[in-house]
Amino acid sequence: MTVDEAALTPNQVARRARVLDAALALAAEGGYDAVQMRDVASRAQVALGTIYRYFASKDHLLAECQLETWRTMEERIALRPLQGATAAERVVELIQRVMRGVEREPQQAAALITASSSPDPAVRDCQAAMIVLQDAVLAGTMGDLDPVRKAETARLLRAVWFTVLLGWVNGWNDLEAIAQEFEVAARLLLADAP
Amino acid sequence: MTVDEAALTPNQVARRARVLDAALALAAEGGYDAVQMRDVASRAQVALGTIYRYFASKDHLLAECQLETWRTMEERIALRPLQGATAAERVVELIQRVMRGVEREPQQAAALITASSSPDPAVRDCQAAMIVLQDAVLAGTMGDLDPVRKAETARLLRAVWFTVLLGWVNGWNDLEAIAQEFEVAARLLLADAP
DNA sequence: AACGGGACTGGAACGCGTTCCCAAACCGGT
DNA sequence: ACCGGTTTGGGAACGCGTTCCAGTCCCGTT
Repeated sequence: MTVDEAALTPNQVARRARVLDAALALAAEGGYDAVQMRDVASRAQVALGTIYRYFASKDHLLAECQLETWRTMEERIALRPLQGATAAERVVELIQRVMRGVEREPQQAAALITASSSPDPAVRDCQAAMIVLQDAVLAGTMGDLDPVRKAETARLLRAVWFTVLLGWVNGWNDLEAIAQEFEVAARLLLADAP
Repeated sequence: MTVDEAALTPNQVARRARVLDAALALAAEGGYDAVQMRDVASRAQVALGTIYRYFASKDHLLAECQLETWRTMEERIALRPLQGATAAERVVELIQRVMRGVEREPQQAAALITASSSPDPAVRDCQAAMIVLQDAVLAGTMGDLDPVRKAETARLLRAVWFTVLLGWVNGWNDLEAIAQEFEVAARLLLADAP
C-alpha cells in the first residue's frame, strides 16, 4: 500500500513532487485521457511501479493534485479576503475567483474534477478533505449568521457548485452557466444574509 | 456507430432488451465492476461486438438502463401522486419513494449512478434527458409557485440530490444522511411554499 | 425462390491501468 | 566503509473496455 507515513527522505519528497507535477502538466495539455501512467512515469523520471508506491491509482494521483490546488486556493483567499458587502456577493465573488483558475487551465481542471469524483475507494480521503475545505471556505465567507444555518447553506452551495462543475466537465453546460446557476443558488439561499 | 434509428426489427428490439436486462442483473449482483462486457454479452446471448452496435460504451449502456428506470419511476409518480400538504413535504416524499428503490438494489443503483455521472461523451444525451426528467418531476411536485422560482428551485434540489447520491456511492455518507441532507435543502428552499 | 447488403457471431488483437518480479541503488545503524 | 532491509528501475504480464476481422445469417427486394 502507498508508503507515505510522514517520514520521507528528501529524495522521496522530490520524487513525489515530480510525479504530481508531471501529472498536472499532462492534464493541462490533454486532459484526463492524456494523463497516462507510463507518460507520467517517464516525464517524472520515475519507474511506473514507483508511482504506485505513492498513489494507489491514477484517480488518487489526480485527486491529490486537486487537493493541493485547493489548499493553495484557500491560502490565497485568506491572504486577500473577499470584499462583497453581503454574504451572497462574497460567495459569488469566491466562485468567480476559483473559476478564473479553471478558465486558465480548463483541461487540467476538468481532469482533476473527473478524478476527484471517481468512485475509486483510494480517492475517498481526498474527497473528504476537499469537502471539509470547501465547506469551511464557504461558511467562512458568510459572515455572522446562525452557525447551523451557515453550515447547512455551505453544504448546499457546495452541492450546487459541484454539480454545475461536473456538468461543465461532462458537457451539459458552459462556463457561463456555472456562474449563473451558482448566483441563483446564492440568491435563493442567502437573500436575507448580511 | 450505434445503430438505433427507430427502425429496429423485432429481433433487434429483443436483443437490445436482453442486453439491458443482462447489464441490470449483473449490476444488481456485483455493482459497477461486476458489469463486464464479456459477461453481459454471454448472459444476453449476444456477441461482444454486437453490444457496441447498440451502445457506444459500458457507461452508455448503464446510463441507458438508468434512464429507463427513471422513466418508469416517473410513470409510477404520475399514477400515485404525492400526498404531502406542503411543497417541502411532497418533495421529501418523492425522494423517499425513489430511495426505497435504491435500498432494494443498492449495488445496481450505485452502478447506474456511477455510469451516468461519467464524462464519457456517449453518455451526454442520457444525462441531458435525465436532467429534464428530474427537473420536471421536482417542479411538478411543487404546486403553484412562480414558474421561474419553481424551475430554479428544482435545479437546485436536483443538484443537492445528485451530490448526496454520489456521496453515498463514493462512500462519504450513508443512506440516512441522504434523506436528511435533502430535507434540509427542501426546508431552506421551500420554507414558504404551499 | 434467388440475391445482395447490412447485421451478427466468434474470436483475436489493441490500449491503458494496474500488478509482479528481479536486480541494482539507497539508507540508517554498526 | 560495511550490512541488511527497504525502495527503485526496468520491463514483462494481466484484466477489462474497446476495436477489428472473416465468415455466416437475416431480411427486404426482385
